[in-house]
Amino acid sequence: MSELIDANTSKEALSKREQQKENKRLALLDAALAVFSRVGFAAAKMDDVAHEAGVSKGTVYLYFDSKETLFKEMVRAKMTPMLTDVAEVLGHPDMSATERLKAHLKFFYKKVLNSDRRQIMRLIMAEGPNFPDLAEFYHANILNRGQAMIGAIIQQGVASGEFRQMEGHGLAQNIAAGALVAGIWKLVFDRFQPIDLDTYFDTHVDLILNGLKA
Amino acid sequence: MSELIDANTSKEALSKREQQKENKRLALLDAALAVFSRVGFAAAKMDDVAHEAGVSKGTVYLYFDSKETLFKEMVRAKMTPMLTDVAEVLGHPDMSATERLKAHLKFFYKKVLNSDRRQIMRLIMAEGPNFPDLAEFYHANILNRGQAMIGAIIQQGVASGEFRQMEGHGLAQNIAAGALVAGIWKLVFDRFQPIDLDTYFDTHVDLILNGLKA
Amino acid sequence: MSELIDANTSKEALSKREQQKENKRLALLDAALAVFSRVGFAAAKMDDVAHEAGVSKGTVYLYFDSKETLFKEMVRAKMTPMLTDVAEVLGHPDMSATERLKAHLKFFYKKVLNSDRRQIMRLIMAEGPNFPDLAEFYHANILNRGQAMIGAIIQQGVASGEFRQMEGHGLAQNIAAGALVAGIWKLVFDRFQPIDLDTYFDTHVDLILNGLKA
Amino acid sequence: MSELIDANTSKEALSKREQQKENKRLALLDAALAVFSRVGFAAAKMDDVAHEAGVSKGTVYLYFDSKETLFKEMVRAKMTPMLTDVAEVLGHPDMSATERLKAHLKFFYKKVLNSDRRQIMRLIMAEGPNFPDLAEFYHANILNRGQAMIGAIIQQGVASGEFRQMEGHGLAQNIAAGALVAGIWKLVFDRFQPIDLDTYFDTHVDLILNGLKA
DNA sequence: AATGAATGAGAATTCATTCAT
DNA sequence: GATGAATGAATTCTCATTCAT
Repeated sequence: MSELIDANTSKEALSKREQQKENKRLALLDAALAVFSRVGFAAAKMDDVAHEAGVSKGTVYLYFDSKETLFKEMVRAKMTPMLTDVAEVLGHPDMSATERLKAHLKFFYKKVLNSDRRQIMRLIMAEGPNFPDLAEFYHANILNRGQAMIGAIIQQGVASGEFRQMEGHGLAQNIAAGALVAGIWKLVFDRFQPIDLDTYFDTHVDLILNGLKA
Repeated sequence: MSELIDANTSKEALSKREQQKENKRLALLDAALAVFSRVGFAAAKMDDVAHEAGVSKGTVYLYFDSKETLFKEMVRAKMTPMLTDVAEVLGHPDMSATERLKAHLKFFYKKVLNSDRRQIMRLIMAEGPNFPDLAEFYHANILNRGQAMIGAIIQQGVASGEFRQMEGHGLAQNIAAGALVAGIWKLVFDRFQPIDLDTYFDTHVDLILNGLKA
Repeated sequence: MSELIDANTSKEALSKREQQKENKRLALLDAALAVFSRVGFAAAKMDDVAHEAGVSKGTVYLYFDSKETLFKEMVRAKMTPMLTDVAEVLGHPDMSATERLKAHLKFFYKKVLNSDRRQIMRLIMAEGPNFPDLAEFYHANILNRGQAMIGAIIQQGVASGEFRQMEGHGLAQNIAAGALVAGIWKLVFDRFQPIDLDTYFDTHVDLILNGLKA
Repeated sequence: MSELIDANTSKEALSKREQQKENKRLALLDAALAVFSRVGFAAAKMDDVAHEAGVSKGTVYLYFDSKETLFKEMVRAKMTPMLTDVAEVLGHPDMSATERLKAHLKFFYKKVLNSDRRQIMRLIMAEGPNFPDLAEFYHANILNRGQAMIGAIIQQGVASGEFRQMEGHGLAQNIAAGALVAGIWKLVFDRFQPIDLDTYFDTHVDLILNGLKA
């Protein structure tokens, strides 16, 4: 009985202990993102994650079973907000296909490319072959949905006469490709040749929309 | 053709022993590409490289000072053919800009995406932050030249009236982006959703050329 | 019976709180016996002892200073009843030496071999070299007394003409050896070749008494 | 061809390298016996084994996959000579059963109790529950054979009228028990109460043979 | 030149012990 | 008193690198 009450109570307000635990867990995930992004999975040291999170080595293992678990949970945790973001964009059926596509891409540039999340993107590409289930998860939840969304917009555009009919194998990937490349560029080559995401975005949209135009 | 000539020349120029050394060096570089591609730099074992090349662990150190040296030299060595490839394409001033762009991209798909070299591309993205000089080298020698080439074609196209004038920040990247994404996709997501490079290429070219069209 | 009396007495003597403490202490000792028996001293985890006793890790340290202390106190605590048992048997001077020896061995089979206490015996053998003071305690209090007892019975038997005079170096050990081996066998080899303690005991007594017979 | 020659040659005389490797392997097994005997499996440090063998930490892993492997291989290796010893004793069908039994026990005292091998015996008892396959191996190869041997001698003795007929459940164990106890005693309690194996042996044999006598 | 045995620094992981709540 | 989160020393195991053969 009291357990139920406790449970209810805790849903509204976790005990201080639980709060702190959850906060520390989040801090560890942040630290993990930072460290793994910096050096990749294999070269990352659990000790560094611990220091980055301000705890001791052993503490990391109170929250995550192993380095691999930490990595996977971090990636998943950091991906999840993307999913809700994606859902958020899905609305706006009153816009034209052109506007919707532009809005989508804008959203991606803002939410993903301009934040820590682009690191996740790069990690997936870098470590994907070593962590197939993460790659699969990313594909199923992010890429697939992205493709579906773009596909739907194209269909709307074709129906409304905004876009021409295109065969389509790899169309969604080609539409989004510029954004991906921007993200990678920022992380790898920006120091040698910086790009400005805003004007880069304009070019991207201009090129693609023109390419799709009927 | 030129390869044969080079080979013959070197056979005469190099003593048998020197030839064997050079062959073993090349075998080690191939082995290194295979192993580093498979698991990344940090997780790769020198022992695996040795085995893959059919020599013993100690032998690797007769040819390369350290794991890092091996990695860097391998990446540079495997990049170099791209440079000569690139140079080869530069000719053909008799083609239209449209044809040239198509030819360029085709060439990239064939030579890079459809070969081991796409691994190099991925390695640069994965390990770039840990090996800034490699990233810089790649940028200076591959990306920069690619951008220049594309830029030149665009100019030609604009001059000839084939292409419209576009502002251009990130234009080259956006034009090439589809190819990059194809390469990464093949390496990371192909098992979940295979893409056919030939039709993907058609979509890519179709979209881009239409996007550029005046 | 005497246990109940003791218990009642102590219930009056000790406050409720003190009782609870004492009960928890006993529960911890039981848990410690179980865990240490299962995996030995070094491999045992304080956490497992805590769980086995139904308390948290920290609580164990409220009762015992360290893992080593817990181990030693547990062994001593679990040995003590053997001492009182031994004392109990010492009586019965009206029996023949033959009967007394048989009774003694019977008692040992019942009280030690057929209970958790055989684990103590094995722990002493396994950990003795690492805990010399425990080994010494065991030797002084159990083995020495056992030898004395057996020696006394032999003397009685020789005096009464039941037993022959034997030189005696290691006689007591040889008389008791079968029982020790039975205990170890039960713990280590029983799953490969089970022994039945009752008939084993008969063989043991038969062989020894015949061996001693005048 | 040369391989065959090499193989033949090496059977007679291993290459120096191979010799040294084999020697080091044996040294490591000796070191392992020493260390594991001293502190048991769980408390033993690979580092100590390495030092005891005069090599570095990493070297141990060139010869044995893990601590567990080292332990098991050591126990098996150290057991094997017992097997051949046992086989050696089996002969002598011209002796009386009494003489044979005495010879057997003598042999066991000399070969096992009076050497490092008694440590193996204790390790099996101490670690058996944690390493069931070792316990099984010991049971199948040492204990079982010992029982069979003793059983055969008893039969011979009964047939010849030297021994009485005994029911026999646990007879072999009871006959050998004194020797086992002697071994354990030497390792655990000798410092508190030393025993002299020679006179202890006499008592053992005297008691048992008298116990078996018709 | 080639080998592969040996080294030892380094990293993941465990767990006895402490201590704030 | 009790809890269980946190610590960090200690240990197993790995692997780049060296070096005797």
